[in-house]
Amino acid sequence: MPIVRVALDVPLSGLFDYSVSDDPVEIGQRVIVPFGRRQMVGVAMEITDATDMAPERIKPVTQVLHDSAPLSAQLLELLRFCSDYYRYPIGPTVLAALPTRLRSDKPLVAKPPESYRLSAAGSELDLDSFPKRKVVQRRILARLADGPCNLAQLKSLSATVGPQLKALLQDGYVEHCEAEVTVAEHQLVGAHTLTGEQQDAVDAVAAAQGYACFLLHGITGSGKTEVYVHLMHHVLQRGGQVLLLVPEINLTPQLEHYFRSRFPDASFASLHSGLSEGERLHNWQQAQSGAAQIVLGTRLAVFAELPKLALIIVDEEHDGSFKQQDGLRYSARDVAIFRANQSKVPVVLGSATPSLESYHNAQTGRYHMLKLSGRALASATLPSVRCVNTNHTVMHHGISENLLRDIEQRIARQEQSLVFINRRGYSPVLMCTGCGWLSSCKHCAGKMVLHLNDRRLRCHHCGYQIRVPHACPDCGNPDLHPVGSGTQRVEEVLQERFPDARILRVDRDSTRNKRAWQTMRDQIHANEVDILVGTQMLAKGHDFPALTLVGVLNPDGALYSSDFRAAERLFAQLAQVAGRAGRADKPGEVLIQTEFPDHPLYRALQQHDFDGFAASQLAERQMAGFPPFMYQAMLRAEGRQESEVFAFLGHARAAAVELQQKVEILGVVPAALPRRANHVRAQLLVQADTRKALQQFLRAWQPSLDALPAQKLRWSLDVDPQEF
DNA sequence: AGCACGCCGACT
DNA sequence: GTCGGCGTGCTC
Repeated sequence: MPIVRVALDVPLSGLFDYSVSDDPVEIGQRVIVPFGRRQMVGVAMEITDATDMAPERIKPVTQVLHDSAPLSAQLLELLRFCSDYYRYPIGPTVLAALPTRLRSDKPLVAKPPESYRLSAAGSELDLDSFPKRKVVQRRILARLADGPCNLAQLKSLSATVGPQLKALLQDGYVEHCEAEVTVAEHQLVGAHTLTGEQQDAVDAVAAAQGYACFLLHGITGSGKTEVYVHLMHHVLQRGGQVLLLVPEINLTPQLEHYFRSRFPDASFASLHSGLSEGERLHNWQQAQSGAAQIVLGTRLAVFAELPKLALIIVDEEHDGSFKQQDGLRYSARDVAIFRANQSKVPVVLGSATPSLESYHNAQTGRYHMLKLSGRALASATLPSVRCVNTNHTVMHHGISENLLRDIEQRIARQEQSLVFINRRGYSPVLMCTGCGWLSSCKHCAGKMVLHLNDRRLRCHHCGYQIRVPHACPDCGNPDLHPVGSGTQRVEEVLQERFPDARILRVDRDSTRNKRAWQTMRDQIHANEVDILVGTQMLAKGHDFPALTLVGVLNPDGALYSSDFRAAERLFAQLAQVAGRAGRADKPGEVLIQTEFPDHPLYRALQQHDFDGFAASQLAERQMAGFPPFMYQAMLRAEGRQESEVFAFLGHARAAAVELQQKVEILGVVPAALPRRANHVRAQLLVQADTRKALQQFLRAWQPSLDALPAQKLRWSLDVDPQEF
């Protein structure tokens, strides 16, 4: 009797064995099986005739589902790899990769036909004799007279196209037809001559035989997108599919629109969290059938089925949103690279400020470095970056007089200014106002973080702690201050100073509904705004032609953050906001308010010298033993009782030490946010100098972790963590 | 995760 | 006397 091993969405490791009766099961098919007292949907992962289970405990499969094509063996292998690498149970891993509709046991509603065409009656119909008042129906008929269309194309004719189409179907003028998978010639619209560097990049990727990883390092305005477009064109001409991954920014529809305009004949499928369940399923199936030639999506799209995959592009590869922060804690960028390798296709990582991991890999030859150092538009110039020393200038509630004067100038010239607030919550580090002493940890490269509740300084990296000193240990000055706190009231201060200026605040709250953000963008483009005040989200995405000044308020906190990646992120972020300023005819200016204008990070930024910055950061990382020279895994725990959380991590640590493997164990230490919503959080870091050593250790460690008593607390293992 | 069983407190 | 609290244990 054959046994099918099924992945189920339960937080238990391993697969579950069921017997199959007369209905044959194929690997990758969805099945309904009894589990405990309920029926669940699972995915058939293996078919064997051996089982470790007592035969009387094995129940039969209730039903094999045939309403969607099975998952390919290749995708299942990818999911298996992720489950193993990220130490997350296989069942939830597999089920999470499916659109929600495929996770429920309800039969799929018959999906709407792909395309519509005129019926015989419709073709013979004389439009002049058709009722004039049925405007939308007339438009549909006119459109279909030129050839078959899918629903998405028809929807552009009118918002009420749905019911009108239904009426035409009922009257027999229109009928369904199979979607045409056109692999015919593809038109690339608006292609202009590439620069030498762009052409070299396109040629290098196009020439790749099988797997190769390319880092496309191009400054803002160097034309990375044009390289993508040409590569996509190359793939489409050969009938392949392209997977384009983008960070989770509310930009996805705009990007899709842009690429659609460049490839009007190609079929697209987008996959991101903004889709309805129906759309999600439809687009997923379009990718699975190979009908979608370009699949554009956020990190979850890395698990889309792509039978004709020929190229993967990861845009803004340094962006933190490629890393999932719960459940299967995967990095979509890293999974994309594994997948490219598995599928034997090239992968392109694009960024103006690459992650140091990717940059290092490109320098050591694991990846191929492709540089775009010139601006594609000859007339465009890089913005000039200046620093204002906040200790040597008059400050008005966090805004320097220099910045206010510059804003005043822009208002007079009817240009726009952006005041950028770095609101990210960095943990406060203690600093001496006299000599600049910082609360560094004497055992490692990190800075010790101020804990006000028990007046102690703690290193979040190794756990070393001391009482808060009453005076500076270096110079004796008693005036010690925390650095890195946020700035409020910016909008009010600006309004007081410029009562007639039109100020717009753009942040998570003010753009909660998506219409609001669109309205704001329209206002900005119509030059109905003088000063923009905003956070992170303004750094990304759109160009504002009238914007010529960017003021950065309080970036210093990141320099002395306890997170060793903070400087890397700050550089990327500031380079990105700087890119918002200035256009061809109006050069942009960036003013950074800082206490440390001579800091190498700001120096590098002023000189637009990413390579220099990266070199110094990498040297520091190597000295301190941080990634990319080390591979890390973080065990986090959270619970009501502090003692329980620390006891759990203490036991986990003891179990780790007992394994006697080639890993370093750091902590137990409080998390960056030591308490949240009445829960205490702490963590334990493990690092090894090879990926393999870390993986080997984790595989041995996991069973001890699962066996530890962990009532009333939640814990998770994060492989290659991004945040501390 | 669900969903059972199971053993102790406050209510019709 | 029951209803229901959530601790413990199991699911192929």
